[in-house]
This record gives sequence, structure tokens and C-alpha cells, in this order.
Amino acid sequence: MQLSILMVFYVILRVAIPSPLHKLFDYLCPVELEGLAKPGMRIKVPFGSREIIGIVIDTDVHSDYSSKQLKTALMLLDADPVLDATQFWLARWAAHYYFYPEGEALQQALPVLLRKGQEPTFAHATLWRATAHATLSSLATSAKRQRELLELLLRNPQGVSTEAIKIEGFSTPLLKALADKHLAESFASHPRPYQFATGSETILKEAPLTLNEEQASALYSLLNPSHFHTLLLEGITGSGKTEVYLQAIEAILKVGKQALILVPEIGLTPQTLSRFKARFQVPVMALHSGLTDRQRLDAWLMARDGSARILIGTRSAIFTPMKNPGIIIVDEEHDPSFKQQEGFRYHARDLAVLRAKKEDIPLLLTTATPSLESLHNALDGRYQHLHLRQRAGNASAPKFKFLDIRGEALQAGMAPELIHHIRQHLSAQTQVLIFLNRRGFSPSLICHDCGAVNECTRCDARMTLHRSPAHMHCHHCDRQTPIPKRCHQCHSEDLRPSGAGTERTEEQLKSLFPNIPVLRIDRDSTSRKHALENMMKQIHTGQPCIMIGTQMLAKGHHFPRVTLVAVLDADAGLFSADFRGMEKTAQLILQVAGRAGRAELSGEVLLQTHHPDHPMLAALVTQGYEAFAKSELVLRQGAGLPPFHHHALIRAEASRQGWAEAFLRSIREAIETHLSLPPGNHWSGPFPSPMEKRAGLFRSQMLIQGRERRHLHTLLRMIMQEVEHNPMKNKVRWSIDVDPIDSY
DNA sequence: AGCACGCCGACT
DNA sequence: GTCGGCGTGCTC
Repeated sequence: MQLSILMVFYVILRVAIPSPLHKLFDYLCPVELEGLAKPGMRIKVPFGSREIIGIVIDTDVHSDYSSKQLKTALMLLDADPVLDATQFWLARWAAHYYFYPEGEALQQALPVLLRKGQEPTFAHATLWRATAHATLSSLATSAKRQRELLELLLRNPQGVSTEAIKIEGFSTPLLKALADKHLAESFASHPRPYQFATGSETILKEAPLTLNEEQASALYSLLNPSHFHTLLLEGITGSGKTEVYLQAIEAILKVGKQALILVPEIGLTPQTLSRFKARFQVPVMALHSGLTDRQRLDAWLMARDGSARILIGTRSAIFTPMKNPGIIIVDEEHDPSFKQQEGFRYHARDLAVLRAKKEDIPLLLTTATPSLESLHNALDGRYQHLHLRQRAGNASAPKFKFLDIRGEALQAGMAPELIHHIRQHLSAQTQVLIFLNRRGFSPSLICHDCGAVNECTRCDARMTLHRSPAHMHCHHCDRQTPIPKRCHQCHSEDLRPSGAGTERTEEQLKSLFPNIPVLRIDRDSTSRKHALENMMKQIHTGQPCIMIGTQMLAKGHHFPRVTLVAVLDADAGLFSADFRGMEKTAQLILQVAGRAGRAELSGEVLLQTHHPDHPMLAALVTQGYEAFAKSELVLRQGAGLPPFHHHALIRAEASRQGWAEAFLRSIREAIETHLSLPPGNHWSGPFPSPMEKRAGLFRSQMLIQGRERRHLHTLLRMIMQEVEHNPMKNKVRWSIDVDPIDSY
């Protein structure tokens, strides 16, 4: 007997769901969507007891699940993929590379409103107009207000917004009355915020500066070829890096293309933006955290349809679509804020390289102090490496000097000789900048009788004493308490602040120089609206003053009247547990130093240190950053550290001590007993994190070092597998950090 | 991550 | 008697 087999072929949709599960989910494709669902489109699907929006990854005829087990997708939200091919590829690539769930990664590449299922269209306003047959005579003369409103509508046949009608003094019931009589009607308008024709338009508002030879050569190298290549442009502060890229952008705009500029988190200031807006006539869009969801979507749409020509944004802007990409620029490429520090731990600079390659456009990395990663790539010939060694105009480079503070009595962190220098510079009618990377009044409050230190109950850290307003503050978990009156151990009342933060140095400077304005610039003093702006205004009057601040002062600002820069604690980070401590210190010192002598005045930089003979510090000061960086690279190579070997950090935290570590240990042991380690990989740990307890959680980590990326990733995949089966996985919070930039 | 299910304490 | 605490388990 012959059985007739009825074969039913289903179309399977593979969907990325925004959930922390590291997998894709299969759905049956409804018949009416067959042939319509394409990769990159949003689709609504049932998921557990909810309905959520996922992204179509693929269609298939096979699934590991039977058609009985599969649910049917509900509806497609897009007629065209909302993620273009590049975005789709980049987000997925990053999800795999950084071991982040694909659905979550794709989600993060989309503006919030699109995640929520809104249409990818511009904001539409509801406008009102008179209907075709409406005339004033249709209304009784007694309906005075209605007549006035109708008159307004008749005068504006293009439509009047509801807001405008209210502003004119008409109430909504009045409008409704007209609508009910079919004299007024509403309609939706989809304004294009910019109408922009490519071609013969004006691009510049302001003439470019004349480039010197170095700048011109950098510009030429950047634009030739116009295909993918990476250029690391290393130039000291004031050497005119920005002018080079402004002119590169101009050239890109001339051929009808768009430019994407990534800047550090604190770099996206109104000043940065105004520099672009002053130079270019074309639409410049800033993508920053202050935008509403709606503004963000509009900016995203304008980038996608090509009407926004210049896009400036922080880290996440790397996922902005562009219709006609022409160039990507990563400004201050060494800045750590390009690496996201939680969740989706991607590095925007590294993704920029991937994206530029995919789009086949040039990538420019600019900095005064290259990251060792980029420098290594340049030295190995993967990036072109160009220098701007001349300072623009006639500014001269600042002179560095060590101030040996061994055995010196410091006043709020300042040596007598430093105070003497400050006095000299002030009497020459110039400004002084003091750098201290420590907020608050004092980093610790110590009992003078028993030595007990006021510590945070939730972290392995000391509470910082703040004076204005007076409180104790943990800078690691944000816990705040009143200032204790007595020692918690011996109840002595003799509690003394030990060490100086910016508040204390500010206070000391004010008493030393009562007639000179002292401006403190840190996160606390600038939290009020316009506070920073007002201080900047005062500084730019050019009158003598002293600025005391944290790294907020180090980045981006121009202080033409500053002739003395002092780094109070050049040793911070010199002996840190983190192998990047030295690199970070060097970058910070040079960045602060760059504030001095930017105009015609020459500058002096004083570094207070206990280690004037430290070889790295000496190399930095006498031979410059590149010499320092090259010798640091030699050390890294010898120690098998990045950028020569690759790192990944497996972190875990739990509410009870020992859990996180036990979890990591069981992962490691499971792999070591059942599997063999891919070649070139090394484990260390698990060990407690440098600050084991933080915000009430006990943290542990395990470091993996790998000679080759692909083998490192093989091991990370093994770890992922192991975690899936680990019974403790729900007792701890864990994460993988590929290419970590600190081990906090 | 959500959300449901499930099994123990103080309340209209 | 029930509301609700959060432990546990699942999501095609």
C-alpha cells in the first residue's frame, strides 16, 4: 500500500528578540507575509505571554523546532527594512564580537521611538483649515468668536496648527464647533525639517583658514584615495587638527556626501557645535543625550534620507544611518568614553573602523595623545600616521618642569614653590590653571585618636568629605550621609580631613589670594544650569584668575590667557593596579598642559611629583608623548599585554560574598575538566575585583588573555555555553567585556 | 529582562 | 479566608 505523504512547507522567520537570551527565535511566517518579510524589518511576535517587537534576521524553510512548537508572527511593521544593510550588519557584527544578545544590540541601533513601534516618519503636526465650502456667511453673525476663528483659517489655507490656534486665543471647543458644522477640518502634515538640494549649493558660511604644509599634506592624504583607509592624525593641542577635518568635510560635502563625527561624551558642547554651524551652511545635526525621543528620530531620519549633511554625536552615533556616507571622523580617539562601560560594551572607535571599511570611505582618527592601540596599528602600517608638529599661529609649546615635593609641607596639596609661581603669573596679569583630579573637600575623614577612617557601608571605599553642601559622599555608589560628629569606633570628636580635593584647594587659594577670583570647575560646581557657562564667561574676559578643577578642565576648552598650568598630583595612576594607569596619566597630563600658552603667550607647566626620576614620567616630559608611548609599547609587548595580546574580562557580582567567585570558578573548572583550551589563551582568576564590594554587591572577575582574536572568541563561546548550564547563573549578575579598558 | 506560577505571612 | 512577598523557570 502506498501512503501519500502530504508535505507542508512552512516559511520560517528567524527573529532577534530584545531579551537577554543569547539566541534567535523562530516563528511561522503568516501566509500573507510570505515574500514580504525581509532582514532588517521590525516584526511583532508573541513571546511568552507578551507581544514584542523583534527584528527579522532571516527567512528559512527549516527550523530545529517542529511547526507545532512554533508560534506564528503577528505583523510586519515595515514595508522596507528600518535598518539599512550597513546598520544591520554593524549591529550584528558588534553583538557577536562583544557577546551581547543580538536582539538587544539591534534594538540599541534604533532610536527609541522605532523600538516602540512608531513609524519611521517625521513628526507630524495636526493642522486645521477651512473646508472647501466654508464661508463666513455660513455662520450666524451672533457666533462672533466662531467667525473670527473661521476668518483665521480662511486667511491661512496652508493650515494652522492647534498650538497656533490656542496662541491666537481660541479654545478647543470653538474649533470643535466649527468642525461639527463641517466648516473646519484637520489634516496631518509631515514636514521635512530641511529641504536640501545637492549640487550647486553654497556649502561654506565662513572662509576656511589657510593650511600650513603639514596640515595640507594631512588633508591630501585623508582625501586620497576617497576609498577606505584609516589616518591617525597626531597633533599637539593648538596644531590645527580641527581645521584639517573641517576642510575634509567641506570636500566631502562638495561631492554631495555626508560626514559623521564622533566626539567624546563631554566634547559635544554648544561651542563645538557652533564651530560647525559657523563654518557650514548645510544642515548640521547634533546627536546628544539632551534630545527628546522625537528629536532623535527626526535627526536619524534626516541622516538616513541624506538631508542632514553633518552628523556630530557621541559613542552611540556610530549606529546612525547615512544615505551618502563620505567620511567618518573620531575626534580625540584615545578618549575612554568611546567604549561603553556597561551592557553593550562596544567601542565606537573600533566600530568606526569596521563601518568605514564596509562603506568604503576614509576614517580619520585625531588626537594629541594616541591610544596605544591606535599607535600600534599605525606603527604596524595598518593606519597611516601623520603628525602636526607646529602650533598654529605663533604660539609656542609650553615648558614642562617637575616640582619635587618629597619632604615638602603642602598647603591643601600645593608646595610653597608652586604658590610662589602662581603669585608671579598673577602679577603678570595672566591666568592660572590648577589641575586636581579629585572632587570634594577631602578624600577621607580620619579619627585623630584611633585612626579609623569613615568608610562607605556599601563599598570598599572611603567616603569623601564635601563642604558645600556639607556631607559625606561615596563617589562609587552615590551614597550620602551627614558628616559624623564622632568616630564610629572610639567616639572621639577629633575627626580630621586628610588630603585635599578641589574644594579644599579652592578654599586655600581664596585665602592666599583674596583679591583674585578663584573658579572651581568640577562636577559639583557645574551641576547648576549655566554655572559652567558663567564661569567660562568670566575666564574669557581675560582678567587674572585661578581655575581649580578636575578633568572637566582638561578637555576641549580654550583658555588663551592661561600661562601657568599646575598638576597637583602627577603621581596619581603612576603605580596603579591597572596597566593602563600610566597611559591615562600621560594623556591627562598632556591634555591639561595643552591648555597653557595657546595664544601668543607662552606657557609653563608644573608637575608636582614624588618621583621626578620616574623613567616614564621623565620620558613624557623631556621627549614628548610619542617617545613615551613607544617605550610603553615595548613594556606592553614584553608583558604580553594589549595591544599585543587581547583581553576579555568575565565579571560577576552577587549580593553575598563568595558567590560571584564561586560561580566564575565553577565555569573555569568545568571547561578545564571537560575541554581543552584553544591555543594561545590564558586564564587568570577568578579574583576579587579591585574594589570587591561596590554598591552593596560583591564582585569578582576572571581575565582571559589571548594571542589571537579568533581563539579568544572560541574560548568565550565555550564560556557562554558553560554559563547557560550553570546552576548558579541566576544567583549572580555576570557579563563578558571584550577589550576591556579598565578592570574596576 | 519580563512575566507567570507557586507556596508562605499579615490584613480588608 | 485573600493580597502579596520574591524564589524559580520559561520564552520559538
